[in-house]
Amino acid sequence: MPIRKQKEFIEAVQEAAEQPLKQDHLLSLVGYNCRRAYLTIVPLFDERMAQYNLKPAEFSVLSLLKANPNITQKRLSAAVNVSPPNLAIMLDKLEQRGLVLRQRNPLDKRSQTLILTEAGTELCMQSERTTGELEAEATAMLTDQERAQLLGLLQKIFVRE
Amino acid sequence: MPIRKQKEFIEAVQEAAEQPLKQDHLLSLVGYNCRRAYLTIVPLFDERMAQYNLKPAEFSVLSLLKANPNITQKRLSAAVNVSPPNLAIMLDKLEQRGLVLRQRNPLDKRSQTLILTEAGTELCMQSERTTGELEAEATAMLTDQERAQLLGLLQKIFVRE
DNA sequence: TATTGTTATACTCTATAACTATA
DNA sequence: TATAGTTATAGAGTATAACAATA
Repeated sequence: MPIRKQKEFIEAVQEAAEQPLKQDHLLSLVGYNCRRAYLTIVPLFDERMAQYNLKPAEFSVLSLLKANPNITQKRLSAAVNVSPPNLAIMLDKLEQRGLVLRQRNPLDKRSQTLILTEAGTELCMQSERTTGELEAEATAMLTDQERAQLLGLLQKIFVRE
Repeated sequence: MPIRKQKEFIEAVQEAAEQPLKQDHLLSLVGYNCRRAYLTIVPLFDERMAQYNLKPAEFSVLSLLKANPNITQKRLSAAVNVSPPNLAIMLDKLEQRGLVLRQRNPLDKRSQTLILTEAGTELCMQSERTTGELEAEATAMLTDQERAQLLGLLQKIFVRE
């Protein structure tokens, strides 16, 4: 590299090191911002939910089954965005842990209906309490009104009519 | 199963099949809503950005390098939430494609500074235009004011002071 | 001794194809 | 023939440990 270019390069590197990070375009994208916000909440989720040995997707399944007893795996699969093969494996584990019960659907023996066991219901109630608390902490910088507004705006994006 | 229980079960399954899905608790969680909104935008991103052969993380890197020429891998790694080992591999690919240039930092030869090549800059400009368009479509149900509000609320969650 | 970046590797998550049993 | 669920497997994404070069 010629000396003149070299000098310019050093100055540019120095300049770059001193500048705060610019990310105007990325910060204008809803998708990027959703991901960033999600990624700040997840570690707290993992930390607080470790006591129940529940991952985010597993918690979603339990919460959905508590609110919708006897739904089929098909509907559950669509609701939690977990493909049937992966859901089957997750349900195997939850069933082995005695949290979930699979029953043949008497109205259509191809499908299976799902309910929480008593232990599953209890664990779900505890973990819903914990998620409520952890969420409140993770979004403590928002007023109740802002938080409600945020939920409403996000749901406009993904709730189907 | 006794006949009486069996009859109750069939009724419960029928009832469940007719009910709309209840997901009150999940919909009250910011983290869950962020993820759901993100997951509705990503497929459109993948579809529109396939022409550039850019994944979300790769696009973030290009956009950040365009706005912050000559920053180090260390800072970039922190900014895009990609661990140094994984960033190294991603940069190998981007460098092989002639989009990015790595240079030893003359001020500290442990680190490397990064800039976009001319081709990288051009691809970044095109893809930023595309992301802008795709985002507008994915969030077309929001008014401009709502969209700005949403970005502001999300950033309150993850922007560090 | 600490830091930047790399290599190798493993683990989790997600996606796909082929199979079964029912309809 | 089509559908619900399963099995097996592969791929993408992410995380960790150990190393080389430099400070």
